[in-house]
Parts: sequence; C-alpha cells; structure tokens
Amino acid sequence: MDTRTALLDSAERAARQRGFDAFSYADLARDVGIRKASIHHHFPKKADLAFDLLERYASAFMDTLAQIEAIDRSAAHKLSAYLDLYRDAVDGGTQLCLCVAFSAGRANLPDPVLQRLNQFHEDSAAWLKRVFTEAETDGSIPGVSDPAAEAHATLALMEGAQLLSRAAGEISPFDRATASFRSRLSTQ
Amino acid sequence: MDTRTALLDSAERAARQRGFDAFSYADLARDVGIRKASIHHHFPKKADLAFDLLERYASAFMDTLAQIEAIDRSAAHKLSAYLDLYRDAVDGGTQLCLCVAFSAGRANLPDPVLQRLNQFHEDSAAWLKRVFTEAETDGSIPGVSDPAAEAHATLALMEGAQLLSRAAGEISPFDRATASFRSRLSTQ
DNA sequence: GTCTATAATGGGATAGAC
DNA sequence: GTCTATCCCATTATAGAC
Repeated sequence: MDTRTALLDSAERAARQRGFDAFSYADLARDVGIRKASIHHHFPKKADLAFDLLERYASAFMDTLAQIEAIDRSAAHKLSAYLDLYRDAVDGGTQLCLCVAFSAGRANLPDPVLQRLNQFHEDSAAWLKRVFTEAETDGSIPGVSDPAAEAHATLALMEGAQLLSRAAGEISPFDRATASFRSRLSTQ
Repeated sequence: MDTRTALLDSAERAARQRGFDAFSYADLARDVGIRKASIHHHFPKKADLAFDLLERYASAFMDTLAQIEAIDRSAAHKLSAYLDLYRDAVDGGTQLCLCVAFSAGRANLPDPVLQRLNQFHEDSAAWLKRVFTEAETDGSIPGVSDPAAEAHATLALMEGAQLLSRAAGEISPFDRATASFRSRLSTQ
C-alpha cells in the first residue's frame, strides 16, 4: 500500500481513539514501519496532516450520505442508515467519528482545519434538513414540524451519544441515548 | 484567596476552554502568580489535579441540580433551568462544561478520573429520569413515554450541542440544536 | 508553602547523505 | 522517499534551600 495512505489510516485510527494531540509522529512511524523523519516528507507539519485527514474523512462521509439520499426509500429509512453510520463509527465504545474527535480536541487546531470542520457540520445539517423535509411529505416520521431544527438536534444527538459511549468504553450509552430517535423512525 | 482554590479556578477555565492536556503547570503558574514547582505542593501529579477538579465541579453541579429539583415548579420548568445551566456554561462558544471537556479529551485520563466522569453521567441521567417521570404526572411536557430514554437522549443532546457550539466559537449552534427541546418545554 | 535549579523525557521539525 | 543525526523547545516532576 501507498505509504501516504498507510500514514493517513494509522493517524485516523489514533485520532479517533485517543485524540489528534495524543499521538505523535513517533507513534505513526512505529505503526507504519518507517522513521519519523520520513513522515515530514508526506506531511511537513502536523497541521498538514490534520487538514488532509479531515478532508479525506469528511468527503468520504459526504459521499456515503449522497448514496443514502439517492436510494428510493422513505426518509425514515434514510435516517436509520444515518444513525447506523454513527453507531458503527463508535466501534463498541473505542472510537469517535473523526469530526467529533476534532470538535472535541483542543480549540488550538489551525484555522483551516476548524473551518473545514464547521463546513462539515453545515453540510451534515443541510443533508439532515433535506431528509426531514422529505419526511414531511412522505409521512414516514411522526411530528416533524421544523426540519432545520430537527436537523441540528439530530447532529448534536449523534455527537453527544458518541462522546458518552467512548467515555464509558461501551456501545450501550449510544444505544440508550438514541433509542427514542430510533423508535420514532420505525413508527411507520 | 486560597492558593489551592486559585489554582483550581485557573485550571478549570483552561480545561474548559482548551482541554485538560492543552494547559501546563507553567500556564497555571503565570496565571496565579507563583512558580510552577510550587504547584506540585498542592497537586503532586497532574492526575491529582484532574481528579480534584472533576470532583469539585461534579459535586457543585449536582448540588445545583438538587436545588432545581427541590423547587415547587413543573417538570418543564426544571428542565428549562437545566438547559440554561448548559447554555450558560458555553459562555458564547468559548467553553465546555468540564465534564464534556473531559469526555472529549484523550481517553488517557487516569482510571479514577474516568470512573468519576462516568458516575457524573449516571447521576445526571438519574436526575433527568426523575424529572421526566414527574412530567408524566404533571403533564407539563407532551409525549413523554419512556423517562429513562428521554433522560439519556437529553444528556447526549446537551453534550453534543456544547461541542458544536465551541467548534463554531458561537452560541448559535447550541440554540439551534436545542430549539425543538426548548419549545417542547413551553407547550404547557 | 514557596523558591531556584535541574533532571528526564518526549514532542515537532530540519539538514543533508544515500 | 527514506535514512541518520541533531536541534530546540515544552512538558512533568524532583531535590533541597529558605
């Protein structure tokens, strides 16, 4: 495999498990099997690594959302797939979605990274708003009156549920926190 | 003021703004006006500081919740006060509740700290469950069918909303994420 | 309880050979 | 593209004087 890709993979795992500031180039070097000085050839500064990591993750995530949106199923079904995406990312309480990990980390992330992060949040909220609007039409989710408000609440719920789950080291807090949301989706 | 208290105050502000690993004894020393070696007299290891910080914060938070619970008002009113507590803690997008900051930080926190953190989450969920149960009786919140599920969802919503707000550096994401929840409380 | 001084370690980053 | 060697800096932590 491409060294650059191997580095990104290793960094992503570390960032999602322990936080972006909690792993070093030395850790990466050990994991990938090269010397730490070599990493600077691919990512001159750690801030470069942060940006490329987030860029790769966020665009892949958005691609997945686009695929979910494109299928010909109810809004409830799409939101169920969205929920599973966040649930799978937790990996039994050991990981966070990279974007949650970045939101959680020190606010000292370089500005381009913070901007990219907020763009991800906006894109996610926009996607959710579209699906909740669809729900108003297809009637697959009860009690939707304000799609924009539902979108932001859902995003916060996902991020908070991941946080609780990783703090506990178990998946169960995620399931407890999202149980009401999930049951709303199956009331069709 | 007590040096120890001054240190705890300074550390709390720093941890909630930038994360527990993102401030050093040198920062604290500058802020409080003593030398960094002197801090070790009060908190031998940084892990000791982490624990005492969380202990002080969590018990003060729980005291506040107890006061809210004791007043003779509707469940909706109590949850509204709870929401304001989290909203105020954000301080316009610059801070997190200490417990959110600890949940967010690297999972490498010493074990006693992690345990105390999870106890806080359990205590919070228990408080919320009691208030939602009260709501079933007093009818001040519409559509409560599973108080335990509502409790965990509410906790996750608060934590996620804070995270989004601090990432943006503004209070508005918190308000957007909690708008639906808030409007549910005023439908009495 | 606070100080000066000093470990001891590990971090990101660079220069220059191969 | 990867290596060795090195730099500079920040960090937590300790010893011992006052």
